[in-house]
Amino acid sequence: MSRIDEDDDQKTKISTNGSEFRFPVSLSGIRDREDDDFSSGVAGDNNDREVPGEVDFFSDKKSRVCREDEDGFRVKKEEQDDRTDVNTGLNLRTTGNTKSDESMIDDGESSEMEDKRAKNELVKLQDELKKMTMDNQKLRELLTQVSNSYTSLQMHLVSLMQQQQQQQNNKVIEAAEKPEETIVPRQFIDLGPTRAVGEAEDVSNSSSEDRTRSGGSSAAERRSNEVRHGKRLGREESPETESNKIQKVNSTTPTTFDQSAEATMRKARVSVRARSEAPMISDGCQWRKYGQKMAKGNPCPRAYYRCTMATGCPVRKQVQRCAEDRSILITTYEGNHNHPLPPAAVAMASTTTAAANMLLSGSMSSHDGMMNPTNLLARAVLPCSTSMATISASAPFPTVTLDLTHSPPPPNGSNPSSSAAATSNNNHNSLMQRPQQQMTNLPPGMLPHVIGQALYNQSKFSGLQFSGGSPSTAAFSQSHAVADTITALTADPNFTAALAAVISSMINGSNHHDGQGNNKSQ
DNA sequence: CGGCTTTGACCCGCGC
DNA sequence: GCGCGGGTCAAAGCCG
Repeated sequence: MSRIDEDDDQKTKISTNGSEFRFPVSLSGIRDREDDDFSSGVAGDNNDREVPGEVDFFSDKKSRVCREDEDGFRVKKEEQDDRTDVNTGLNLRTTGNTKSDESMIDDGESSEMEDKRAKNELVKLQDELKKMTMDNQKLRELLTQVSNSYTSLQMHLVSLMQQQQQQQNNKVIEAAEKPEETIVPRQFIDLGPTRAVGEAEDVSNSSSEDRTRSGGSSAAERRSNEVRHGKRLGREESPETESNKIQKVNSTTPTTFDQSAEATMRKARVSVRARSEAPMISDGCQWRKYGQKMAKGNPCPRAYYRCTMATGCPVRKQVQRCAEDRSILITTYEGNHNHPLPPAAVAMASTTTAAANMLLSGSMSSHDGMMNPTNLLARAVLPCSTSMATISASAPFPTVTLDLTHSPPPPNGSNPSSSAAATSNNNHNSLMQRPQQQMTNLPPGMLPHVIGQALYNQSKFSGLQFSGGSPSTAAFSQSHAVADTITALTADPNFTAALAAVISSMINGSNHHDGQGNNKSQ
């Protein structure tokens, strides 16, 4: 006869004749016990401990009995003085408690009876363990099925929402009829044309009308690289500036897709349009102005800022007012922060990073359109109706514009963004000089959830799709890298909150001046 | 005094 | 080759 006991350090000990040994207990305690002594029938088969000839009961008065719930997991410890096993209901009487009883029974008969009793109990316990194990497996299978069904339902929902939004967008575009809009609206999901794997490194040149450039780096980038490694080297930049990193990546043959994807990430730009009377929107970061230029076609000067929260941070931003609506502030971010961000800055940083991921993943190749994370993301964004992301994947920099200039539309209200879209395009052309696609009228309250959920779902989906595949193909590696990036983004609990915070701050509070983030610019 | 802004100059790519 | 425009630099000045 043996008795299961458990102490506080998660060791299960089986005591016989006062001696005890321990083995670790995992979460699936049933299996452990099956694998160990319970499967052997008598808890005394291990070689490293004494095998008693006679099973004796315990001398200690109190013992803790392991109890398991229906799923087979241990749920409670309890102390019992009467040594009653809660599972079997058998009394595990000990010498300490039942001396008077023992004195009435002959030692030999007592031993035989106890032996039989112990064997019976062991059989019962084994049966219960088997049942519990089977139940556990069934529950796990059920859980897997439920999870799969949930995922597929979500995917289906996203797809349906995308179809709905496509219809709405078509109506909006037709109703807008802006003659000054020379840009042909493109569906977000069309931004990621299927391309050969070898072309993927030049993701910024996905548009056929791009200007001719050498290699995978833009002209400005090449210039920047030349500047830093040539005549202007060592002036102010740290050795590991953004451009240097880019050049390092570009100078070497991109054997892995992570490298090119990372380089492209730094090339990506995220432009945020927000109504603000303040000279700069408060994004929580510290910026130092390093230049100002009069941009062509815009009477308002363009200011150049560099992130100063950490030395060598490659993030830069341009701030310019919209030429046609000077209450709109256009902030263009470039690069990723290489330092921790304060909570106030996480919102914008997460948003811009997510937008950059949207763009970059969309401009990357994929062997399957539906597998393209951007497509999925777009299918999530578009559906919800309205506004917000303008994407431009053409040269010199792929750019996503987050248009936060519109008030939250009424649930069934008219589209307030048609005029703003034209403004956006014109201004953006003056700023970026590239075509883009406008997506409008996304209810702010809906965006964080939809994007975050879609990103997360898609990243999981892509992960499942590619994680088991051969890493030798660049497409798979790329897709996996994108999925990982998006996973990292969306796994961040700040992600959805970030979008919500940005939207609310842009729409409601963009007029409050540089209160946070020590933005002293201008 | 350190950090920031201002601003003219410089560099570069691109188009003509 | 030249001019234009975008982007950056850095000296000078300002500010707390």
